[in-house]
Amino acid sequence: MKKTEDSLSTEGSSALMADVARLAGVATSTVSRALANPGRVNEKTRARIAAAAEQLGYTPNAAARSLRVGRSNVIMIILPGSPHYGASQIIPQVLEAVNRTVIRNGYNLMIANLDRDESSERHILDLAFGGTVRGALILSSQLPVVDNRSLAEAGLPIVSLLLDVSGTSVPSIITNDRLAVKEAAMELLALGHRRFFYIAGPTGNYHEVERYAGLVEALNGAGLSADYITRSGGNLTFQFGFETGLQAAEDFARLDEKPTAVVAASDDMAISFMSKIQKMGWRVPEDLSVVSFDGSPVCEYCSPSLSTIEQPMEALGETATEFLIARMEKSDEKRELRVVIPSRFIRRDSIAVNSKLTT
Amino acid sequence: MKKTEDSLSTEGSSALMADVARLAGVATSTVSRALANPGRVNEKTRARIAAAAEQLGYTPNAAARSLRVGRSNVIMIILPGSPHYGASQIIPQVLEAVNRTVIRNGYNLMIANLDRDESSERHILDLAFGGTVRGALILSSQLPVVDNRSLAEAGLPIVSLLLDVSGTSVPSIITNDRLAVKEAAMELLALGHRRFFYIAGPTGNYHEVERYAGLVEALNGAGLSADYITRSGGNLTFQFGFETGLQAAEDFARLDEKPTAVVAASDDMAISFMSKIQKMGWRVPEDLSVVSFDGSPVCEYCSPSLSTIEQPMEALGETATEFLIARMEKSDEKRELRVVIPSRFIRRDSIAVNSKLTT
DNA sequence: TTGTACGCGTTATCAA
DNA sequence: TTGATAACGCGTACAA
Repeated sequence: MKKTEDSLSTEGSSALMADVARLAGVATSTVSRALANPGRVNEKTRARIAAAAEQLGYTPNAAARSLRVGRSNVIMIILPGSPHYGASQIIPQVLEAVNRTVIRNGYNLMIANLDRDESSERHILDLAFGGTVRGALILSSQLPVVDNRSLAEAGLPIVSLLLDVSGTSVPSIITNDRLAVKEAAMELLALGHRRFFYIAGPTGNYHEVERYAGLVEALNGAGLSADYITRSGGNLTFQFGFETGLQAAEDFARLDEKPTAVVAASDDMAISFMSKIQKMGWRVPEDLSVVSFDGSPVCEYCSPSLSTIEQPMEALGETATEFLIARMEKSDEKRELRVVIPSRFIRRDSIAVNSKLTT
Repeated sequence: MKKTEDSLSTEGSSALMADVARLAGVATSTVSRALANPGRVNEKTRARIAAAAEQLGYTPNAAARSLRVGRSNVIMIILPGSPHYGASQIIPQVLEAVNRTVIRNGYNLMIANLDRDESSERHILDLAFGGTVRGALILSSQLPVVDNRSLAEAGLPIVSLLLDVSGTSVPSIITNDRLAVKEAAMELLALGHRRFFYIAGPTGNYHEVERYAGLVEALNGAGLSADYITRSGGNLTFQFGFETGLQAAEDFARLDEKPTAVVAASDDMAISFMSKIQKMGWRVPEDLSVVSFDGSPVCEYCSPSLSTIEQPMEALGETATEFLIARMEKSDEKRELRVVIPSRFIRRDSIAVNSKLTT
């Protein structure tokens, strides 16, 4: 068998299915079949076609295929406005897990950013209604709506992460912020702490509300009212956790009656708070126990090592993606609308018994 | 003007250009023109078409457009195998800047992961040769090659970030790891330090090699040979920076002659090293000055605050993306093949004069 | 300024 | 098992 001299093996972006068909001496429809349903074609022909495709470095044109079959193989992940780059790497961790799962299932991942402006919402809706994407994951945000288009009505499967919107029939994969904080606070209560200092995330934020509620529930469970909690922060987004922590330290220093336990809504806040409060002369955990939220790896290497609530971001991303793909592929799939993946409290050196217990 | 009762305003994914044309009473080609070149159509017609499109919630089908015009509007970013989630958030920061710039220019961003296995390389090549993407950014990695296909020959513009491959005609947007470390080391030398302890990244890694070279250059400049450097680490990837730092602390403790200055190839290493070495009884910076690389925000809140070299990730991502888009849109654009964006040394409390100077 | 007609590359239907 | 053919939705010559 002679090889044609004009081998296109390393040519730019050409090599169409027609080229493969010609080289293999078959019709394009046969090539298409050989590549998609290898079983429904004569083995010998299949091999010849495969060889031809290989030789030409043939790669199917994705746009043509999408147009023909009426759906893309792209999944979109909608990320909240300002990802924050403190110690807590929620977004990158989720993204990594999502991407891995998406690829493993033969899809591609596209990123969309949901800022608060209309143009970004419009962009997301274009992606959905224009058929660019076949499914969407949305992280800790409400579904965008602009003009007379709403993502919910785009006719594609959607799965929410971290934010519970199962009430609007959108499957939600979430963690139990509230319960996790409650359990951590109960440990502090068991260590004899009564007065708490709470460093808040942005007021009204879903996670902020839940975490604070967990603290209140724990106190209530111990017969204490929310009056035992002194709040700080709340005026800055999670993005500025470090700043919030610094301000909180100053707030703390001004208090007449000092709490003995601190619960922070994010690791960033706790890290900068702890750093500053120690410079101001307080000792952790002797004077003050500190607990925070996120489970950043760096917490283990703080001084003292910081107790935190680890969020199962990998499991969350993977579960949500598999959930979405299941919905995309068999929409009749009956699956629950709400999956809770538990967070885990990691106890480290930043907490100890309340030394002022007898005061 | 009457509205048709059968308004499709909130229908799933339908609403074709033909629908808009019908509603506006024009041909599809006119609709196409009105949407793309609003100038080349009668204003009155344009308004009627716009209204019709609005009413129907029309969104152009991306696959059809891509197929027709022969190119997509998707840019791919190829990320290195195992992103590491320590304190140094190189990848998410670059990603954020890239995504912002991509969207601002009317493109979409797709994520590709370059693990070391063949399947992920094949996947990337499919994206390129299948016309799914129109340009590629590649982060700190070599261009993938599988079978008789190479990304370099896919016929699409490519820009490399962090890794200098300008030698193979791929435009590279990089930082000056070597110079930055050299300058930091020169500060340490000026403070009287002579013996250095270097905590290495993965042996052979581009950044590792460059950073170490910077240290050596600084010493040479001061008339000292590399013998003044004791190396540790090198056996783990950057991903395991925290572990590397812990091991380094143990290595340090075993040394007969203690260096007075530590240079770490990443913040993670320095953070865990500093944490451990202090627990072992050494004081920073009184006994030991520490400097590291990456510029993680958390460094400011370490005890003591950690001197580090801040990498201009936002500028890097933005520059690279703009560079790529310029190449995509006007391939004749003459631009340099190599852009260096300087890193910045941030001096904090972790360094001080060498107290053993007279020893 | 607007309409007609064709083709982008693939897959699916149908007939051979 | 294979081949001819149509169609996916859009953009763009070209003609009107």
